[in-house]
Amino acid sequence: MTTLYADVIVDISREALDRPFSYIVPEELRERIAPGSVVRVPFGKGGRLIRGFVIRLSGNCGYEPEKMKEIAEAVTDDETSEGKLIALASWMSRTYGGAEVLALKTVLPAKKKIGGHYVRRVSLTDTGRAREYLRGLSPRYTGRIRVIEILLKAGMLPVPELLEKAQVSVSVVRSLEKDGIICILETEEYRKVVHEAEMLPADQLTEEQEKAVSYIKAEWKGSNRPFLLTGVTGSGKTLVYMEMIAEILEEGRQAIVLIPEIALTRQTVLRFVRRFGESVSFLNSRLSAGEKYDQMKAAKRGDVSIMVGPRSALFTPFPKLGLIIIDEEQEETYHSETAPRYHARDTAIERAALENAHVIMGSATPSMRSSFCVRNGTYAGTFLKNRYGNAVLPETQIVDMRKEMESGSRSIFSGVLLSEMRACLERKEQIMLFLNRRGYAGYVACRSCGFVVKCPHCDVSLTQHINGRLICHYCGFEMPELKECPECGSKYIGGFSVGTEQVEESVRREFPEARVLRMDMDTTRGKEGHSSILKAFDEGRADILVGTQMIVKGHDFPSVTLVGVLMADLSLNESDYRSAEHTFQLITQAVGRAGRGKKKGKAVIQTYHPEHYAVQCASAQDYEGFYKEEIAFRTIMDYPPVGTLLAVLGSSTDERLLTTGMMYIRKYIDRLDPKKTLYAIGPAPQAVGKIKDHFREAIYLRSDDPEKLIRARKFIEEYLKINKGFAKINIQFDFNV
DNA sequence: AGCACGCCGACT
DNA sequence: GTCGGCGTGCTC
Repeated sequence: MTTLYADVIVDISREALDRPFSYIVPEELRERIAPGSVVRVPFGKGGRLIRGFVIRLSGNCGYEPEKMKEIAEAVTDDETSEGKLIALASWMSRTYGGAEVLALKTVLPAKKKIGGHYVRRVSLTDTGRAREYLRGLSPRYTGRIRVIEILLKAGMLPVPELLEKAQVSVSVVRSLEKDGIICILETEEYRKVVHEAEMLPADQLTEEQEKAVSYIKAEWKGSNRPFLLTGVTGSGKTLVYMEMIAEILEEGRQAIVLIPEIALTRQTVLRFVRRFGESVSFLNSRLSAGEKYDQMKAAKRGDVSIMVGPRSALFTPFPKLGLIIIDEEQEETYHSETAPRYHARDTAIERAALENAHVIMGSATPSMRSSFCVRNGTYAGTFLKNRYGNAVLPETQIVDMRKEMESGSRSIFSGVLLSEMRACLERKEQIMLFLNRRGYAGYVACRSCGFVVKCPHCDVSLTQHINGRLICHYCGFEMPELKECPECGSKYIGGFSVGTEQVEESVRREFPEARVLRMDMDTTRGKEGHSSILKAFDEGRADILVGTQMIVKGHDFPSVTLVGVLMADLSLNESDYRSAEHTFQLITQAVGRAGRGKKKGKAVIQTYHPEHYAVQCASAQDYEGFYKEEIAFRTIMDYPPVGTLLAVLGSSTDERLLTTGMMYIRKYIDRLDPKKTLYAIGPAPQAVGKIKDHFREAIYLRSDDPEKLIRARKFIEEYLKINKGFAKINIQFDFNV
């Protein structure tokens, strides 16, 4: 029998040890060791036994065999929360590609680099004994003397600070610890991120919510498929989530609640804290590494049982995970833009399967993928069709902007919207104006020759700001206003299209007495800018809020009764097969912002494509209708979720190298797949062909069999490894998005 | 993290 | 010369 080897990550939090070590798997342990197993291995001189995690098994070793040690034992106690996460990491790298170590770092984030942030403090065990020890100490122990003297004066000090002050290395501290003179305390008081809030009794469920709850419970008794809860905006999905969480907590298990980062506000977390008290914790990008680590550690020790957070909260090491909730499951932030390019939805489903936990996804506008899975029986699902309380869905009106143009109006507001705004202001109610743009301002073009001013480093047009300066929103490049066209010399060069700044300007012109707030990248740059604007609007310190996507996601403003959607169809122009899906979702969400309180709301949708099904269905809040139209299109084109898609994304600062490299990959694919079953397209420039001087190209592969694409990706990865020419090109894979 | 090796100052 | 603290480097 051939020898079996295992790559093991050792459980010591040190940057230098953050890599796999190879061990021999002894004959008698073969049955019990697999990727994800927790083992004990001899490590270092003296072969002291430490904990480790098996990340991979293989038949041949990449290390001198004579230096290799054997795994001592397999651990089968209950401390396997990491073990399961390692297994998850291995699934991620198999499914999404990329280095295994990267997947591991994503899954076990807290282990690394913490040394610096994590505070360990030193103090004297007993000052009297220390003085005595000091007196009896030979004066040659210079380091020890300095340390004790400093500690006598200061009392307690963090280790790094002490080392700095006493000018000694750790070995001095260690020998003093061995002699029992000092002790090192790992400060276990967590930096609490959730402070006490008044706990409130659970809200009464409506009949409809009650039905959803019993439907989910029934599903859990049987096959335990992932569950999709489709509920119109304001139908109270969160209440259903909380009911299911309570159920899980009762069983002594824990729950993770994933929320898009943008919706992760104080109010969201507070809702959970009010119901579940101090067992709730949360993560967000503003927490320091140390704070994040503390939250993870608290979860591991069972001090909290609910973790609310963005994508990364999925990897909370709960001892007995029972439920993962994914709110607004269609959000693109659940898809990681860096390797490993995992999707939190599918990864959550995999983690739940590994840990025997449940998954509930919720959305007002589910992704095509999830709806598709409900229809083919992979997921279970149900609907919430009514708004919570007495709120009714807003009345909507579609305005054809082409007709406005024909009637000679040049305003960015239609006549209908203007009169609605006027009426709303008179009633002293609030208005939201949603501009369907990713960018934030207009581009600048020459009206004579059509020349468009572009960023010299990125393949995007520059946007003009109120002060006239032209700015690139990808890299921050800036240049002064142009007085004439650099191509043809014409003086007729200027800003086209509309940005939030221009909308704000127009509002001020039309309604000088109204108080306007604008929310975009420029006004929210400060740390708290985002939430302070929302807070001001919520407290009624403004009448009108102008903004892009960020104002329609997850914020509840009860006194908004009018929503204006400007350029509703702009996202239809995205060069992406999902443009209709995105447009439908954005308009639906925007419309849903109106009339969340006691008063009825109204939404005005301004568009150049009033007949498009995305606009029509969003206006009617008709998800079913949209799904039918869209799935027909996907089926004809064999796009996801019907077919499977693999994107090979290349980027490099050297354009020619990139082009030839991508051509070689394409040729290799054609050799792999002579019968052309993969429908390769490209290479072609990506939607944004250049960012920060990195050129970007893509090849797309389509197939009805996902396994085929995973195999193809493996072959391409091998090909890239063997050929040195690809060293200067960065290649990443994107699966099914 | 913790063990061993080797440098260099201090003391016999 | 020798002893031993203390810094450094390595761990499959």
